[in-house]
Amino acid sequence: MLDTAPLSDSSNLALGRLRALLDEGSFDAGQRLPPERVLAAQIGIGRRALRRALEVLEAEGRIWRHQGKGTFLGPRPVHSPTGIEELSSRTNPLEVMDVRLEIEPALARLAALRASNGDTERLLRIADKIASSTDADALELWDGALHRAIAEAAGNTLLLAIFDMVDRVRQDVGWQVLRERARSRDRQSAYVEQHRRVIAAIAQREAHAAEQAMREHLELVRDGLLKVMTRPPLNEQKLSSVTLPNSKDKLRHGT
Amino acid sequence: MLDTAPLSDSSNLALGRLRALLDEGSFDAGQRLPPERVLAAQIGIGRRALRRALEVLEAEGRIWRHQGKGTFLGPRPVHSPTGIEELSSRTNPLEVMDVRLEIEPALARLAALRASNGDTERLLRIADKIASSTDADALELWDGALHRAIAEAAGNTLLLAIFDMVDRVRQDVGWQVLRERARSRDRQSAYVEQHRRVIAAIAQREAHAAEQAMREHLELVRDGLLKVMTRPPLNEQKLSSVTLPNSKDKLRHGT
DNA sequence: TACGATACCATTTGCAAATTGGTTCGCTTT
DNA sequence: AAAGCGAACCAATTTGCAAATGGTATCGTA
Repeated sequence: MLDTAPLSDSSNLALGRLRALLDEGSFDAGQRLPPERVLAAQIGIGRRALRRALEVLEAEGRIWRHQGKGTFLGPRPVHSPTGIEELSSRTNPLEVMDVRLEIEPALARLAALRASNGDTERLLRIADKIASSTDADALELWDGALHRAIAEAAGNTLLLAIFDMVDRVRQDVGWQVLRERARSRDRQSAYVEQHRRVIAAIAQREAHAAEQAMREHLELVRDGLLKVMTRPPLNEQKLSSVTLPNSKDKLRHGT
Repeated sequence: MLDTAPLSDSSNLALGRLRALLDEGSFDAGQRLPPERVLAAQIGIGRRALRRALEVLEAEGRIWRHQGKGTFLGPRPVHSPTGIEELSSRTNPLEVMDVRLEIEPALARLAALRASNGDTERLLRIADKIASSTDADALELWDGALHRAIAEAAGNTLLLAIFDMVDRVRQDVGWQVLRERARSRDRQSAYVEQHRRVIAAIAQREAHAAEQAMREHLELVRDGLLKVMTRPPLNEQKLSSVTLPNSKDKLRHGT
């Protein structure tokens, strides 16, 4: 028990009354208590004293409060993250790459098994676009399009939704710098070749080969990401006047 | 071109005027057109004739309409499903099982690699609960708790979020019947034994064994589901309509 | 029969009001 | 002087309602 500043008299009174109310089960579990103003009047104390008592109960985990909603009994319900923003604030690039390494090889395998001819044609068209792209931005776009086209070709609605969710997290603010740095020029050729292999395997219905090719590709991407993360500074020094667009203004998207 | 019922005179007039408006670029792309009532007055025709013309344009993909929103130019924007309800209306139990077969073995493997001692203790405790459960409902609850505890033990926030998403879809209305039937009594013992194997492998840090055990478990669950789905009546004559599963056409859930 | 006009239904949007916890200020009481 | 009470105000949330808009049905008219 950590005795912090002791409560004043009337607050203690309120605390006792509240504990009595809670213990006697006057209110159902998970139920919302009356508004503070009402409750204070019922007990016969001021709102401030009541609030101090509620703070204690909240710290004890017996109640939880939220502005605009009310005061509720029981532990605060676990917040199942449904928003992308919140999710991406709780994860990190390495976790994302781990997930991609679990999901996307499976997607490639399924695509090899179930892709329609139209799907494969679309993949080949995107591959052409990638090969003929010079701009870094354009390449990034077509790369994303390729991965998603494979996910679509896999023909599983739920898996596609999962892929989109991971992709939104991946594209969320904060990691653009990393992604761009990870795309070092010398790796680009390797990426293109790996893409080619994945698409070829899918087109030829070689499920295992497609899965393996995608896994190798993502492992290379992950390694590139790791190298960048472990050496964040990347000082200019010798590369001062190199074309490097300095990652533009993509930083600071939000406030 | 499929000539359906030819439009009447004034509808054809409206169609011509509308095409002219769209072609001349009076409205920006993606812009909302004036309300039907206004547009009809501007052109000088009735609303019914206008609507017939709009139907044609919508079928051509040049516009799209939505009740309460308006009429918009261009192709209907792709709807990225974000709600569980919508997602579960677009998928089916087989897809969900396929996804679980991709995700959960990976979770078991990661759990074997990264579970804390507290995690394994928790798994064992849940296993006890399962073994000592007789009620079908209680068993269902503890089964879900076990799978989620494994997902938590894997220690990847994003993967856990994905697991929760799949789980919400799985628990969504409409499939309870299937799930309950799939839990035939004779399979229960097999399930318990498989759970035990998964937990043991995780506790002993045998990653590959944990992955394999989880895969075998889910495959058995999937097989049970398949058997139930291909024989929905359950009470009628033995196998009157044994039209082999033909697993491709997935039972239609949406309209 | 085709067309227009009107009315009504269903869905979406927008906004204002009410509710509620969070905070500050002034006054009274001890 | 410190504590408590009441009031007022702020911020977040919910609720209710009206307006806008596409969807549909009905009726009158040429």
